[in-house]
Amino acid sequence: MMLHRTLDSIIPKYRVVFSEHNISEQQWRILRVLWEQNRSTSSELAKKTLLPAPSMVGVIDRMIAKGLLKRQRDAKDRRVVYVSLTDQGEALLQTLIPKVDQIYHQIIKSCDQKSWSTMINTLQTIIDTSNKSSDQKPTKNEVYI
Amino acid sequence: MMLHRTLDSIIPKYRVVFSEHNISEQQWRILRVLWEQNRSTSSELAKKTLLPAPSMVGVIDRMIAKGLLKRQRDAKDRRVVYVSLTDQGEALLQTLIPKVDQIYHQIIKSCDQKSWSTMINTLQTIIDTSNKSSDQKPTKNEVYI
DNA sequence: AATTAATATTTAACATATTAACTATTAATT
DNA sequence: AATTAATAGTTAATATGTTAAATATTAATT
Repeated sequence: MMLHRTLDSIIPKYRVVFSEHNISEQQWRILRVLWEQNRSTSSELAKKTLLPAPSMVGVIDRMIAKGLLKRQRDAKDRRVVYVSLTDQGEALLQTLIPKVDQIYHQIIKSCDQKSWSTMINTLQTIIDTSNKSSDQKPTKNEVYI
Repeated sequence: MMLHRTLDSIIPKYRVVFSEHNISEQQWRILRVLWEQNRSTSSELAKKTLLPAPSMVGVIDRMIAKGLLKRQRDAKDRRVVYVSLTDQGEALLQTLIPKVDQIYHQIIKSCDQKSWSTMINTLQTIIDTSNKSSDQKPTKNEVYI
């Protein structure tokens, strides 16, 4: 519950920025992944953003409708659909990055460095332990808000 | 994102227990609050569970339909509606408490005590700092999963 | 007393989460 | 080659989240 409470206290900070640009937290996470790799697939985005694959469909649909993303089916393996940024999506991303970064640093500086890194390590320990004990969980990758 | 990842790794453990008894995480949080105070109002439950008040309506509706809760309008202030456990809800709660407790202790013991308490303190610092800087946030109370 | 403001809850509209099932395509088996 | 299994993506049904607005009731003002 502490984790929920912490998210509950910091997410609104981000949401202010997002809502100024009419996107959701989920949409931001997709932009964030596409910042680092130019294109991705639906299932990979689901893993890296921690969002469920079925939700991915609608979220991407709405981002395409807004002109932020585009879909392209792979020529070789016709099951695969690539998702990538449009110019407009790229522009929005570049606008958002410094604002999001600023909030992140604002949060970091409220704690001392040693406590912060201890917290990160402990969280990682919990993640590793949990994902080890119950095998059915896919190893989902890291992405920051 | 670390917070999301941590929740993503531990919540499934709880969800297994909840789904065995056909309730959701949200429904558990309401049971948990009513363990300690016998009755509550919709808005108080929203605060203590960190769930949005509009969601409360549907969640409570479904729990009433399952016979876990009951609603009673206050005689003096007819705007207020009290929510409390039925006998069946009380029985379910008592069944769940030890199981949930066990998962909690299982997580705790994966970390050493000092790291754990540092983490809790750091999270609390972030919460306090965030809620101080932006005044429009209601002070939501604590409840564990 | 009538009007306005505040409070507690609910409704509405849309976005997302959860779980299961389905389609299309490709890989593996027999 | 035909069948089966696996993979990628999507659809469907229901539950919940988010935001704004509506309703009912009570408190405060004029």
